Amino acid sequence: MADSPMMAASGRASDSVAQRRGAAGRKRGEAGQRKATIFDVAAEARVSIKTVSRVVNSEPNVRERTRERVLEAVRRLRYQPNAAARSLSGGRSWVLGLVYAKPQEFSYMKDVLDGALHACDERGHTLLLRPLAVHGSQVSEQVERFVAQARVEGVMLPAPMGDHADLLSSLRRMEVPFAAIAPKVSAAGQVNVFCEEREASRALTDFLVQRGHRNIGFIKGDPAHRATGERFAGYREALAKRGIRHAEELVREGNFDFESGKAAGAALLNLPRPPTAIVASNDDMAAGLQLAARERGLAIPQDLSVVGFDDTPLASRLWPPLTTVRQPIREMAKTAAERLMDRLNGRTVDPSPAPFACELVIRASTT
Amino acid sequence: MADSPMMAASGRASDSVAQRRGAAGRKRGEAGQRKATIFDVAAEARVSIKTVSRVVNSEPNVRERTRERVLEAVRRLRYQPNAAARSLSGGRSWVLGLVYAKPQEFSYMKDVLDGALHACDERGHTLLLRPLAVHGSQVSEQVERFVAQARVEGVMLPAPMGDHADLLSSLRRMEVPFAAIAPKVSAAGQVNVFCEEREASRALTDFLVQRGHRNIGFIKGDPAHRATGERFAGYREALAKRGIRHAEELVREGNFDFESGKAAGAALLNLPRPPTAIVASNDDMAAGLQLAARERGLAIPQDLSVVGFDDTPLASRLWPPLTTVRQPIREMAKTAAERLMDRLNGRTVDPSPAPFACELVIRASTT
DNA sequence: AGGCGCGTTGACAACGCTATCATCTATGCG
DNA sequence: CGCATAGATGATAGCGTTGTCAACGCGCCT
Repeated sequence: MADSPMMAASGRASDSVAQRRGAAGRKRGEAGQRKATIFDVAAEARVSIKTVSRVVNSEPNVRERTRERVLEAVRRLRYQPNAAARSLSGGRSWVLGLVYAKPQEFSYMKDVLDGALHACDERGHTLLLRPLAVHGSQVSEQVERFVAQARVEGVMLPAPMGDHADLLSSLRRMEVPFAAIAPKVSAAGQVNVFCEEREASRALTDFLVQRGHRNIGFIKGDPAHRATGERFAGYREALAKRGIRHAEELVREGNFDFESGKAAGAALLNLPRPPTAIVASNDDMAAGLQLAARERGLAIPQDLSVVGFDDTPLASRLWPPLTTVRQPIREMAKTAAERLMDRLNGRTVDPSPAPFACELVIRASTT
Repeated sequence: MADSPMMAASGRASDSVAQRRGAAGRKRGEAGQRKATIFDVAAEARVSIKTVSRVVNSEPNVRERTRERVLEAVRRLRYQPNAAARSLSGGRSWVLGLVYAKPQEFSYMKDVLDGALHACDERGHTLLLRPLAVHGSQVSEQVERFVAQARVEGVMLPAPMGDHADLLSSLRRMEVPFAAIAPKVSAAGQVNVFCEEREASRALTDFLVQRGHRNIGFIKGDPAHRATGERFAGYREALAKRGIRHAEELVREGNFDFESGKAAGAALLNLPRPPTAIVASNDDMAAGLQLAARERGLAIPQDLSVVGFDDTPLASRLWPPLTTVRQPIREMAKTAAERLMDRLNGRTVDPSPAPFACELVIRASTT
């Protein structure tokens, strides 16, 4: 009996396989309980490794009975495909890179990371982070090493990386697709996601006008960010639509950080006819502005209304808590990552989804 | 001439190699400019692939002349070893995992990430992130999948992950070494890094006492964190040393978030004999406390001194800016990662470095 | 009947590297 | 001078997958 030829249809080819390696071929169970490989699963399910591969990768043309047998073996052996082998063989790494500027506003990055990671998880990709010293001269070199070493297939570019010329040209040279979040100019053929910052800014400014303000100051952000231009444009549009004269002296430069907001705020409040409301291009500058106002003994919002952008955790912890605008950063990042993966997988979807809507968050810093 | 036997010492073995693949063996330069492999480098340098491997991995026993020749070829071809192949062959993935709790304080994570990433970069390791829904029941399952799939060799555990029983037992079962940052109980045989939170808390409290405060409140943090116990202990020690009676009613529970700080603060300030100074166990709760004080018309620091912990960005943006304690999180994470990699590389160093010192940051929220 | 096509399955060769072991060379020494 | 010795180098076998192509079985059309 034991020596009889193999008994049924399914017992055909598995033997040579099982011999070569797998449970029998190696010193298994000796000490470390080696991880199961595709050979082990194949032996267990009495099929060839190729069939296991098919099942594991949900490829077509596997009989239902066979598929179940394999899945059962996978479960029993707790088989997890080896990513290295898979990527070496398949020529794909399933790795996305997320490149961000070194000194980075982290409540923004947190959301980007959340969204991107989530998307990657869902689709079996891996996300690798790479902080970059943006002002160094070796940005290209760094990116190229990053991409080459980790075999990065596509790169996520949160603002303001989507406009870094050197970076973009490196990526193009290496033929690595990328997805930019809110770049100033959308790269042709690449994924670009936006949200309606201009509209939000217009709404925010309009809100102020409705509350009776006519003399409204504005603090600009870092010109490297698309947000800076859009937010300012929205402000001007809102004033124009209401027929309010736009006064140059009511607009100050900032760079998105606390100190710059404080300085710009001080300048604005020193004006002979100071504004009764000021739009800061982000929350951090709005916080600086609050400080400048306080130093002048101004009460917020009674003497001065203050608004920011981004709805960072800071906004709700400040006193008074800030009226601001919330962007769906996480969703934008998730969508960007998804489109990027679609591209990578050869799907030819429209790379540019419809812009996302922002949300006005009214709090106590405005009358 | 062309057919003559190879001419010099160095032209010996490279031929069979060059034939098998590399520049000649494949359709190179056709379109996509395939990435250089070890074979290409070997052919270019006229050595075997093994020698290239030796040079690239800084192994001993390579003649200086040869080494230089290889390095030159590497440079010329912009060769980057393929991580997948390397890990498949060598049996090592060079991947560290960083597991963090899903709803996470991000200024902390930012620093941890910074430090860990930096350390990994320096030593050629790769860092993979894994946010975890801590309260879900499938923590083990998630971690196990994470570790198995990415072949994670070691795991970084920022607080409070270092005390998550299920997580730790999973890691132990899989025999994956880990490094915990500020766990409550240090795992035997693993890397554990700490900073002198108790001493810092003592110093902070003592600072208050020196300024004349005798009636000092305390708001505790989330009991899952080591910080909570240490900071409270430091507070009590400082009071005890000064011979100040410890009053139970001056201590309130919090959980590290803004709202809990506000609630605890309100409770404290409603006391018949309210404290003149309050230690909040982190900055976010201190912000909540500030709000509670303000709602009662108390001026800070005149009527109430407020201190926090962590020196988050929030601390310097609040009004008044917060006196707080800065921990060298980045350095702790870097050190933890380094020790972990040392372990992984078989070096037998003491896994527990000396605790790090904290720094008192005096600002305007204290008299 | 013969041939065609399609669904299933398997054998085997990559993929690019590291590890093992053999080979070769120069050197020192009895 | 021969021979052990150690250093330098190479040939080759994996590592665990996926991709290619061939083989097989079976119904269907001429």
